[in-house]
Amino acid sequence: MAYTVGQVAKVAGVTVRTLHHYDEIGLLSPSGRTSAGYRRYDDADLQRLQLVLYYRELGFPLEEITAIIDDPAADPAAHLRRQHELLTVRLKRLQEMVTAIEFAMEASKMNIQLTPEERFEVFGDVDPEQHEAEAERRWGDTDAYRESNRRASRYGKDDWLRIKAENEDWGRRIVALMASGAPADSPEVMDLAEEHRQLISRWFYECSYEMQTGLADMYLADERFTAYYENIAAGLAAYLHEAIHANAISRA
Amino acid sequence: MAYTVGQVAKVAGVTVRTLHHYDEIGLLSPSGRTSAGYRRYDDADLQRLQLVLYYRELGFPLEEITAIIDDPAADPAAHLRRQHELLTVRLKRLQEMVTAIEFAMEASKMNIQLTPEERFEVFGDVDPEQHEAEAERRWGDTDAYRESNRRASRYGKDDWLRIKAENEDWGRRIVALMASGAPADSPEVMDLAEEHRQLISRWFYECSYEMQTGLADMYLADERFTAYYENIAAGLAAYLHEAIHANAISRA
DNA sequence: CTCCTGCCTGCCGTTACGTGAGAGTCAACT
DNA sequence: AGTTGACTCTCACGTAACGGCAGGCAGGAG
Repeated sequence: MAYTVGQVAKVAGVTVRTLHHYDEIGLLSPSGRTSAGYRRYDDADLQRLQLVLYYRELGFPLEEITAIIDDPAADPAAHLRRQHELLTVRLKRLQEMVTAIEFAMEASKMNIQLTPEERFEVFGDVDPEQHEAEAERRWGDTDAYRESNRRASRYGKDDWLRIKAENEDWGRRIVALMASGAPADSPEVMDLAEEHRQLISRWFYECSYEMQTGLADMYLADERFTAYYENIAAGLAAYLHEAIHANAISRA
Repeated sequence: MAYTVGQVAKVAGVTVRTLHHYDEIGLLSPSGRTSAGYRRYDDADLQRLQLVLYYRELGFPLEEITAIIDDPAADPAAHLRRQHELLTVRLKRLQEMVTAIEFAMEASKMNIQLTPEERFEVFGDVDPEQHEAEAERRWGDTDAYRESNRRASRYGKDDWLRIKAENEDWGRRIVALMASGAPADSPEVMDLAEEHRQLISRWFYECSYEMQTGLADMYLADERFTAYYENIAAGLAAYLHEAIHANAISRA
């Protein structure tokens, strides 16, 4: 069977230009042309294209793909291993960034000031030599920084009042429950943990159970977040932490 | 305080060329120049650069960063939320790819033939209309495909003999244990599960406990892998599955 | 005065294509 | 047969975010 560029493009989910490009660089030249100069692809070409797209999706540069496919002595398994490593690294990096961004969102929600160090935390590869005490102070909290942070919360006034009200209402109820001696894994407290999650989801960002337990851990691990809750009521940070975990487990 | 390009580049971990570029496109122009035309950056410039690098690391294009930073009405929280979504999507995609590549590695290790559909599995966004039954058959297993698959395992002959020997030895021992009635979570069997993991790590790819339990699940979920083990001994797939999980838990 | 290092501006190169421009081709419909 | 509309061809420049080099000043040390 023979196919035109357009047909190949459609079935493979790429553009015609992409096929032209692959022809130009010799990565995938059609096996023939019509008398009018139209490219004709056959099944073997499609096979090769499939391979090309496979490696491309895995993040190999086209030049390398050419080498991999054309060199019969090349070791595909070794490439897979290498690519696996690369992917794993990228995955880890992305995970860190997601965590960092969640941290930033939560902090801005609570109006907690991030240190410049933390704002740089998202960069995994901070050269320690470049970040000596002297250099760090340069990134300190100037007016410009504080202002940009103040802007970080930009709901309408009414929104903020509602958020505050809902939040305080929630706070009163959980403090009351804690004072009454209700265990953190009792249904009522777990309901409030669930409400905590939904409050975040509604006003700030979609918060899964996994993310919420991450936040709960952070409430204990980071003293500034601990202080925020301890300030409301002594022991609340740990209490909420336990309730969130219990709730997440029971809903799983 | 004023800094030269070189100093800024050093402390911020970027190249001088990058700063030139940011100046060119108006993303970050130094607040002044010396009489000789040298760029002079002050603390406010550094603040801005920090912000730029922050957003850059989060994957924003430079043009968008310019807009975000320069527009005082822009909502940083909204940007963070949006970026969080983007990151989450990319993360999920990467995770799928890692899984797919592990699947491919495991398959090539066992000399199991992947269907062309599975090889395309790594592409998350297959348009169903593009992949009708007719189109799918086009990607069928031709000679070229099978040959490329045969090449997928390229150890030296001696290596393969050793791998095979080790593998068969391991197989004999676990079959013997199973036949003796040893429970899958007994120490000896778990030791063999551990050996299974180290065998993979030594010959194929670094295999964590998490990955190994993933493989174990696959041994039950995918009938071709199940068949591979059931072929060795009836019940071995489930037995190994349990042993791997037990071992992973006990080592955690 | 010379040397070395740092800085300047231009400008071409890179990756994997996107996006036309201008012209020829194919199949169908009138 | 003519025309239309969809498809194809080959240039060839544009994109993002810089890398890297050339050729030429600037500034401080010896």
